Amino acid sequence: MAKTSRPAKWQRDPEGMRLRILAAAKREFSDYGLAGARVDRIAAEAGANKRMLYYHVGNKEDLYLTVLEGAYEHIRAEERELNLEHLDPPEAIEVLISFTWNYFIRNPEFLALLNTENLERAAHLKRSTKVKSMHSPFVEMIRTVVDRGVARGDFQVAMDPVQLYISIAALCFFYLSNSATLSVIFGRNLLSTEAKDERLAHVVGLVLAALTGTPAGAQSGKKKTAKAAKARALATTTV
Amino acid sequence: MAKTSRPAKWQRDPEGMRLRILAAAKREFSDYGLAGARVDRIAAEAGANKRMLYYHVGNKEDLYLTVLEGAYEHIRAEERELNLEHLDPPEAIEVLISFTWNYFIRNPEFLALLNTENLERAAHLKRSTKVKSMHSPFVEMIRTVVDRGVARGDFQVAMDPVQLYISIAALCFFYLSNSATLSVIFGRNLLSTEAKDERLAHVVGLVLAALTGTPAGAQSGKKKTAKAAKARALATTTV
DNA sequence: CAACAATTTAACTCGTTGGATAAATACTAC
DNA sequence: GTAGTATTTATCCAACGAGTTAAATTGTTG
Repeated sequence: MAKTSRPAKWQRDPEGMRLRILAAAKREFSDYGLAGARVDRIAAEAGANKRMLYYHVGNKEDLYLTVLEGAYEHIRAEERELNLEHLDPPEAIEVLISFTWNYFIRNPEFLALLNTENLERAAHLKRSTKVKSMHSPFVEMIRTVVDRGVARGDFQVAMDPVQLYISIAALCFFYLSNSATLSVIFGRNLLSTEAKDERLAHVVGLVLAALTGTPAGAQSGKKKTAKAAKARALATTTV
Repeated sequence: MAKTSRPAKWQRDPEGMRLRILAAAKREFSDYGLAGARVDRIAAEAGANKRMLYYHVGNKEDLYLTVLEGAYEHIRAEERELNLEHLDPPEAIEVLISFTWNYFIRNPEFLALLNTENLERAAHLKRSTKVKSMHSPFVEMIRTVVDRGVARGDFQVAMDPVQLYISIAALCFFYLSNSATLSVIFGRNLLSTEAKDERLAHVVGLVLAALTGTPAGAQSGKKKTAKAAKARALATTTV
């Protein structure tokens, strides 16, 4: 992508090739899992000879770990750009939820990769020095937001930031990651625009209710804040 | 298991064989996913000749679907035994959450199977007439519990039962299903007894807070109800 | 342009894997 | 017992799939 605009006389493009391979691998691994992924298919989709995978990245497992690390890097980078500090605590939580929700919608491969890695009992992640040093900045960010909310009287309880983070991720992740089976079970399309909007509103209501003590749904009528609207717009335009 | 006590002269045991095959297949599919599962390994672990799989169940996909259907049947059967109607609404919700949580802990293969089937975009589930007719009794149960809670003044809002059901499942499922990667990311063991207890308390607090308008955590100090204690006991003894 | 290094291709290896064939064995009914 | 059926075993195989070998091509450097 980046190097496509090089002088035409270049017949070779190592970096571009590598990127194409990784992009194809990401699709393949998220579509079929680690065991189901086919090296030949990755090569074909990258428009590369199979030997190139081994030359530029390594074997199948190296390929997989590189993709996984890239996926974590990507979400962490976006997380870092969220500045929740200067927002009202309830608004910060709403922005955080909207971001998480929309990130998962924009990056469905991320969900699949995480599931695959958990099937592997995080064996590869454990070996990755790169990922282990990438602590989520969210936890400390959330802690300060919660503390500030409690100090200001917005929130009634100083919820454990890790639990809160996991809960927010859970409420978004599970719905999207399991939408296929859930849609069959409930006999309705959970991925329609209306269903997704409804879900986001539900999640925001649920979490804010627990924090503020205001019953869930009381927030849903409130008009959208500027920040939340921005996050929503980002989500739809970037797809 | 059931037929082991047959007369020793029996050299054959079709039903027992079939059950052993399905049990082995369940382990295999939940450990390795559909693509990663090995038919030979299933046969070996079932103590069966490979040909028996095809004779008694069918090919790999048939095997997988049968296991998946069995898993759904199993949870639905346990769900049906929960009678939440005669409990106080808040207590009913707590029992429901405890059951869900403990079921997932007792049946980790179920989580893996669901993830695998979602990677497959529910392709097999869609073709299963059996599963599609097995609606979770929870949705209607939750609806009546919520309505009763609202009528009695326990709950502040009439939350959509499907959203509530998905949220409860999500808060339990995600934590357990992704505990491997989350443990690496957060650098702590999320499956220790203390961590699990803490998580369950958090989930109960979160959901009840949203329903009642009482801030999360207010319930956590309350002594355990008899029903909830029973559900908890069931969970630990059955493991 | 010659020597050298980086990159890419084609063809091949070889263990694995889902599934099939056919024969043997165990049980049932008569 | 014997004929017939259900269950089980032993063996095979063609396709596949990850990874390798070796040669070719393209670029760089002096």
